[in-house]
Amino acid sequence: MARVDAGGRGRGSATIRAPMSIVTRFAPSPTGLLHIGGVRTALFSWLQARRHGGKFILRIEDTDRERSTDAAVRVIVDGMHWLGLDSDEGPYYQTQRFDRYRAVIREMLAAGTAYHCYCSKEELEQMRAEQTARKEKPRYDGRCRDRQAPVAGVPPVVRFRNPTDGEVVVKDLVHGDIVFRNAELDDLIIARSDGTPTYNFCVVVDDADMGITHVIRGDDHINNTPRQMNMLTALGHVPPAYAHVPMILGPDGAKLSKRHGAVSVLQYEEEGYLPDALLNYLVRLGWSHGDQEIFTREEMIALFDIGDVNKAASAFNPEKLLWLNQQHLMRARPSAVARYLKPHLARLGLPTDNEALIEGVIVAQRERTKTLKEMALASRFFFTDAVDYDAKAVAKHLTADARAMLVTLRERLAALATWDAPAIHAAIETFAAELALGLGKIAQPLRVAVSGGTVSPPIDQTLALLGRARTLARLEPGRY
RNA sequence: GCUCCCUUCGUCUAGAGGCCCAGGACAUAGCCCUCUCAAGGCUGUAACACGGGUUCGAAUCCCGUAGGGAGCGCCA
Repeated sequence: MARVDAGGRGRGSATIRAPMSIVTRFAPSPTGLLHIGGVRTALFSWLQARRHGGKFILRIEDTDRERSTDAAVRVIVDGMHWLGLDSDEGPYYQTQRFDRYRAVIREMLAAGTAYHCYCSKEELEQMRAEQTARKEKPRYDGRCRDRQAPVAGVPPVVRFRNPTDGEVVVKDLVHGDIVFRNAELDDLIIARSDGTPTYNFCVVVDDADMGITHVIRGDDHINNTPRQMNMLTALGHVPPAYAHVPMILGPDGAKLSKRHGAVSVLQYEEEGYLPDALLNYLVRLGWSHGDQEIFTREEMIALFDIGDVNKAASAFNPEKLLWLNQQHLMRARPSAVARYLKPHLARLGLPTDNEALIEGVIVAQRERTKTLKEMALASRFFFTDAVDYDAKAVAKHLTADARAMLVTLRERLAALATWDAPAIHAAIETFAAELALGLGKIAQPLRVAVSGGTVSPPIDQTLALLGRARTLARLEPGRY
């Protein structure tokens, strides 16, 4: 396991920053909706910054104007906000920095670290085809490297002049040293023939300008890293520290896709997950702290270190997420949960103004529901008198005998001196003893009459929360 | 094809040579608790990819093999 210390220092050429302080960034491209894979990368970057009192920057990499969408940008911004992954700077948009990229390209052209290439796409395609036929790695052969004169009428692309000898060592915080021979690297295009800069180049300029000290990204970028480091070096910068984190697989072990996992992160809000639970689940994918499974946000910040992240990809396990969500539901302060439950109540058309009732419901329901959506659904009868009576439950539990029994029980409840769970419990127990019935014979009919179904929190707690007036109203004969 | 990365229970992981005939968690099976559903408790099934080394001793170090993955774009 790599234990390299954070030595990278970005010497921003546009802005000057405190050299020893950590700066990380999350740089998604808005070509698809932000999903949990991206969120975990964001989380790791955010944690690394927060842990070390550094800065976290959000940067939208939208240089692919064809495929970038506003909807995707919105999901990134809204998703990060929902999750509480606040950034200290940004969001920056690469499309707003084109002038800067062009300026750097001009510098490189002048310095000779970049050059014009007039090869046509067809020509390049043919070159690659020949190389593939020879079982070689397809790569640009550098035929325009030393070209002196432009080709009339052909708008050139700009290529980076990659060193041909020696090697590049990526001191990766999670993988350890990774060595690449420069001979394996070809001259990549940094500006298209229409003048727009390409991804690998923009990243380099931005990371340098923004003073990024730790680049934390998916390990699908490992192969881009040596060239980015070469460009950074060519521009006179010291490359930052890199940490390539493994990807997240679907539950079936295959690449994350729609249907499982690769849905918008906002989908998890809709399904009733707590931000902290999702973050807790995600942080444990590739990272651990002994046997601890449950982490508060504060604990994650205090304990996380990018150097402790695993190298192997991990599969997304929805069941464990569900379990963790409930664990957080049970541990969080009810007032904190209330904030997130309200939207779900509202979606069901239920009132959200009774804070005391909402918090009571949370306490009563949290150990029997795994999501907020489920909790809201199971708690409808607390908020509305329009109770849905389950026909099967009514038929089974509200028999003639039971109905008669409830009439008497209603009187007992009406006569109670105090209306709280212990008093209600005592009354029901006494009543059951008198009738020589098991508690279940009383509780189930009562539960169906009051909630409409066979499942609810303990009956005494349920009635206490519902209140005397509503309880008695629901026990009115003919009501159910 | 070439380059690079990865490999402990079904899944997430602990494990930095003896504490490991491998621990925890989810899931799963059984039991307990019990007014429903849960939550909780206890118990069980279940893994070091394979082969060689090194060593008194290897899940841990080295070398191979196999299997997965990524990249090789005027995509990011």
